[in-house]
Amino acid sequence: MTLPSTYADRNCSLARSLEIVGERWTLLIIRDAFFGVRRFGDFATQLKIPRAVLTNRLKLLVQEGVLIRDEEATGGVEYRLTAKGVGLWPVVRAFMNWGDTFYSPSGVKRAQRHDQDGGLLDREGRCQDCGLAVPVPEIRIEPGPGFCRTDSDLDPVSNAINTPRRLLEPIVRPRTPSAGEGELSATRSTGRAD
Amino acid sequence: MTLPSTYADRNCSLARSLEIVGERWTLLIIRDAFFGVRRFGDFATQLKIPRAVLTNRLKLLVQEGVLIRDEEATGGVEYRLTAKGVGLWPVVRAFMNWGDTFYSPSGVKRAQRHDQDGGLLDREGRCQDCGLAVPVPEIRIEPGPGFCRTDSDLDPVSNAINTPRRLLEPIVRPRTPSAGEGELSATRSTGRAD
DNA sequence: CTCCCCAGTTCACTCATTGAACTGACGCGT
DNA sequence: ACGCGTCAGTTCAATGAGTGAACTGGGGAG
Repeated sequence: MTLPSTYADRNCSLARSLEIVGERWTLLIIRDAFFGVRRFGDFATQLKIPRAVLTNRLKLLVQEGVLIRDEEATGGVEYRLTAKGVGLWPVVRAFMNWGDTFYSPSGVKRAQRHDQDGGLLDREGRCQDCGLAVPVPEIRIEPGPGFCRTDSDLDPVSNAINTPRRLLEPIVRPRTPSAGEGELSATRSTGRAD
Repeated sequence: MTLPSTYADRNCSLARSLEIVGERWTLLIIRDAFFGVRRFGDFATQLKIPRAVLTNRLKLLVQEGVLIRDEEATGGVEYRLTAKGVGLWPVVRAFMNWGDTFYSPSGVKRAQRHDQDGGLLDREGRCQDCGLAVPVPEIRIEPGPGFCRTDSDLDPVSNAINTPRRLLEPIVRPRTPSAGEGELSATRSTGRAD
């Protein structure tokens, strides 16, 4: 696909990984999925990514088992991270750590907490209160000291993902305000990370 | 540059990081740098990357302070990771872990050891013998159980980086066969990772 | 002077990305 | 039934980046 086939030897798992998630936009799509974005249109508007590209990326990610595509009873389509996709959290975290360290002098842009006890997570995702390696669905993410609040954010989707929330929890869309969206899959069997 | 400018909000360090190292080839260049590749021509032949692209990537990486470009006394040019570049090791490691987990059923393609005591490193880079978080220059990398030995490897550069070696140690090039390349910069003050 | 190595450039070709408009399925209110 | 809005996904012309091969130009060695 994007990989020039000879994307380095087969003997490098880095190269292999990049073949799947190394294309432009892909990791941002996955980040959004961690933040609870699930709908085609939400990915498109939040990332401002051309819909044709989004279609391609989602197709590849589904094909590789990073996402699953769910046609809901309501007719809606949802893309959700599989266990394999959740396994990418350390990658996302490592990128965030690096960016925070070298491009965010005023502190991390997003802080991570253990939802159960409110403890801050260290760079490796361990809760500084209870000492556990926190599984992804128990991670609560919230704006950190380096976050630049643009008073009225942009679209509702961006606003939603900038609100303190647990990872993987679907964003609440202003549409269908009080429907039965309450606790659908809740803590699904999204497997454990890492 | 490659980033469509509106590469998501400024409030995401993931997006910021991807602006620097998210382009095609870039992370492979950095991986090679960790493995001791330093010369323009070596990057080009090992990665089989068009030289024009390599020029662009190196230029950006130098500009961002991920690499430094050294004109040696001998007239040679060397690209080396800065501390900021070494800080990308957790990113590289996370990608390798993921690729090993999901695309290398027979085990990791490259094993990491603590050079001082030979202990294997866990996924977070901690030595299982001494328990320390091993700084990058002390990490020894070697073919693991998932490594596919293609008997006569390809170019000498690929052969070199598939040989057990410490990270950041410059590869020995068949050129100048028995020069004083032995223990040059050794454990440089390349800072500590993470 | 000549040959070779090496970093980097040039250039024509191809292919992916872009952005905007469009399609078609579905659900809802009247 | 009808029209309307939403949503997933497609189409398409224009742009831009990646590709590969050939070329430039400087330095060292014989």
